[in-house]
Amino acid sequence: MEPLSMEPLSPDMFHPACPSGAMPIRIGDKWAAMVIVCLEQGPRRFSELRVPMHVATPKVLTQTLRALERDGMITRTIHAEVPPRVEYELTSLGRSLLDLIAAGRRWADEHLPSLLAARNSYAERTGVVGGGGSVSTGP
Amino acid sequence: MEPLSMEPLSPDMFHPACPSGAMPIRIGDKWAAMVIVCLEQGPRRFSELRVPMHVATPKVLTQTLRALERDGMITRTIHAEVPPRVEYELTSLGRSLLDLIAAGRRWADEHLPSLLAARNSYAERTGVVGGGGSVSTGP
DNA sequence: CTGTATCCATGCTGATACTG
DNA sequence: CAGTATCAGCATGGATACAG
Repeated sequence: MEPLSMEPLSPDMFHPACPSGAMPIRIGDKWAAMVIVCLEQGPRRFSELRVPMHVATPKVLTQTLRALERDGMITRTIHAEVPPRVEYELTSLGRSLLDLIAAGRRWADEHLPSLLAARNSYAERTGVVGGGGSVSTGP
Repeated sequence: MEPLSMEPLSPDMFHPACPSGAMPIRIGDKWAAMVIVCLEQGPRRFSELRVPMHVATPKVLTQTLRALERDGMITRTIHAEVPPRVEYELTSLGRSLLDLIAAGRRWADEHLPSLLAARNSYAERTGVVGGGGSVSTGP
């Protein structure tokens, strides 16, 4: 099912402003969607995931992984070796979210500029820079 | 574009556990998706929206409406009458989220039971009832 | 009717440091 | 390598009461 060779994850796979508290669409908690996307091509190790998600601390990454595991989205496999190796992999339930994530990305590509324009316009009318409400700028 | 007559919104339009901090999919802030669904058939007044969303305080409802207005999802129209009347209506940008919301609902119908099963199984294995991670029960 | 004001509880998130 | 522990900060969300 996977490509012949699995590419390493790029450090700049995600835009620095992703997630920026911006996108009106959220899958799971703040980092869950990014993890799911990272696992799309096949199983990954903790340290592999840290590369594209270097803006998240290990604690936060662990929390995200545990929540996803608890909800049946990913599996966690410990290989009893030295050095220790742990692999995370999407379940079919986890894969079922990929379509939704793709739909969210498509919405953002198409409509996020309109949203940002509305926000700027509103800020001018009210003179307020406005905190983060429900949506904002995305990658 | 609207039906010939617009039905009043039902007080039990939403399941009491909606949103229960459960659903893995969130549109905007906690209440935004519910407001958007309420406005699907046409403009509604503040007090109309309070009926199905009686679990949210007026402050929270106002916050949600303001955020949606700021982001260009809805318009707010004040009718200078006595008694005062204010109507909220979806913009085309707001309507663009309806498809996404529908997709989220379909996902929940199809996969939420699996998620809850996984969560129960995990709770048994670990003996922990586990707080709200990223997902949970939905309407 | 349509909101505002104030105060408070919670929880997510993060920085920093340490361990099997 | 793969986490865990501890502490702290800020935003969100909510109860209650009041106002234009």
